[in-house]
Order: sequence, then C-alpha cells, then structure tokens
Amino acid sequence: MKIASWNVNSLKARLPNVLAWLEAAQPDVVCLQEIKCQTADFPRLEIESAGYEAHVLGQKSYNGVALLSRQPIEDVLYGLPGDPADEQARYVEGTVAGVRIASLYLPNGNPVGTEKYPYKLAWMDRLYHHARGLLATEQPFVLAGDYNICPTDDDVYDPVGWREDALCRPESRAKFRSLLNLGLTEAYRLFHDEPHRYSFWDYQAGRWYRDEGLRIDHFLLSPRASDRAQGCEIDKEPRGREKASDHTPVVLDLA
DNA sequence: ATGGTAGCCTTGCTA
Repeated sequence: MKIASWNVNSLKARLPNVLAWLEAAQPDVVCLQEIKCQTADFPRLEIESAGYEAHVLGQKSYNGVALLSRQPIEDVLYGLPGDPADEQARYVEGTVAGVRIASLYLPNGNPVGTEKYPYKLAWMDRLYHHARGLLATEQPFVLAGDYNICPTDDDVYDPVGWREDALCRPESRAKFRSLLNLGLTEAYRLFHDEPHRYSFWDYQAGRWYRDEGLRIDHFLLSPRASDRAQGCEIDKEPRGREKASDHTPVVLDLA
C-alpha cells in the first residue's frame, strides 16, 4: 500500500498538479494538508473521478486536511481530540485495510513570542496523548503530514539561521522526540541517512533553485506499521512544475 | 540588498 502525504497550499489552485501527480504516482492513500477550502467546496467530483474516496475537514482560507483512498475508509475521526474550543481544521483520521491513517497539519508556531507558539506546543501535547491512545489499541497506525518540525539540524539548509524558528526550536524538537520515545518510528530515516534531503522549499529568494529547503513532512509509524514499512521516498518532481506547491509529496510503501 | 513569493477575497494575514 502506497501512502502519500502532501501539503498542497490550496487544493483549488493546485488541482491540475494534484490530478496529474495522482495519475503518475498511483498512490493508494493520500493525506492532503492546507487544502484552504471549506468542506462544501472540496472538488469531490474531480477527486472521485481519479478513483479516490475523500474524507475532508475543511476551513475557509486557511488550514484544511483530507484523507483520500482507493479502498474504503472506515471509522473517520474529524479533528484532533483534547480541545473542543479548537476550531482550526488540522486533523482527520480513518481506517484503510485495517491500518489507522491520519492526515495532520501541525501548527507552524511562528512568530515565537506570540500565542501561536504555545498553541503549537499544546497541539503537540494533544497529538502525544492521542498517539498513546492509538498505541493501546494495538492497531497498526501511520501519522502522516506536515509536522512543521525539522527533527535535526541535518533537516535544515541553514541550521544557525533557523535556530530560533518555531520549526527548529528545542521545545518543538523535544516534543517531536517525545512522540518517537513512545515507540513511534520516523519512516524516512528508516531508509535514508544522508543529510539535507528536503520536502519544502520557500517560494522566496530562489530556495528551490538553490536546493535550500527543510524536511518537515513526516510519517510516524506505530511498531506494527514500521514492521511493514518497505520504503519511504521524497518525490521532488511536483515541486519543479509550473504553479507548484511549496511542499512536495512524500510516499511511504507499506506491505 | 534587511528584500523576496504565493494564496487567500483581506487591501493584511499566513506561511
């Protein structure tokens, strides 16, 4: 089963690119982030015509996540539990062929020093508690998405310049490590130890052209899911296209 | 050189 994660930075603006990539890459499951549309405005006909069932948690202008699958999706959970007052659309989870799969868009957290940073850290605490609950079910699971975390300095083109950024701050990285310390595995690093492999390049200042990016899109696997992992690749092709998202898809291959 | 780009339907906010 090929599971993809892609922050598309507006599904409406990206629809031709997304449809072309689905046709070329043929993923079985797709976790989308930053669709930037309300659930009612999701391009359901086009996505279903491409062969996918879609479960969507939308939001006007900002955020918004979706879980697409060629096989049926069961027991869908909309929103990350733990804060009923949180109205930001950042989490959707469902079961495909016995595997629990989440599409998540973790808060960016910048600027540090505003309420955005504690919101990010609190969201990570909620994810930690939710992951603990999932582990207790003993069902294999995959938490896929834009984590807005560079796990180590090897995942940043300029670690010194980014040291104080919410994506690289020690508190953010510590909470990411706490997820790993639960027993979860970050899939890309199972298969690749080379530094400076990125999933995001800012639109500004020629970052893509100079390959100055960040690796912030990740798959966290439960022990039983990691036993089934057969590969994890960053597909850079979509980032080089016209009208590209600033993120490119990452694909996990699960037996 | 203290900028730059992209998407939102806002004329600024988020990334």
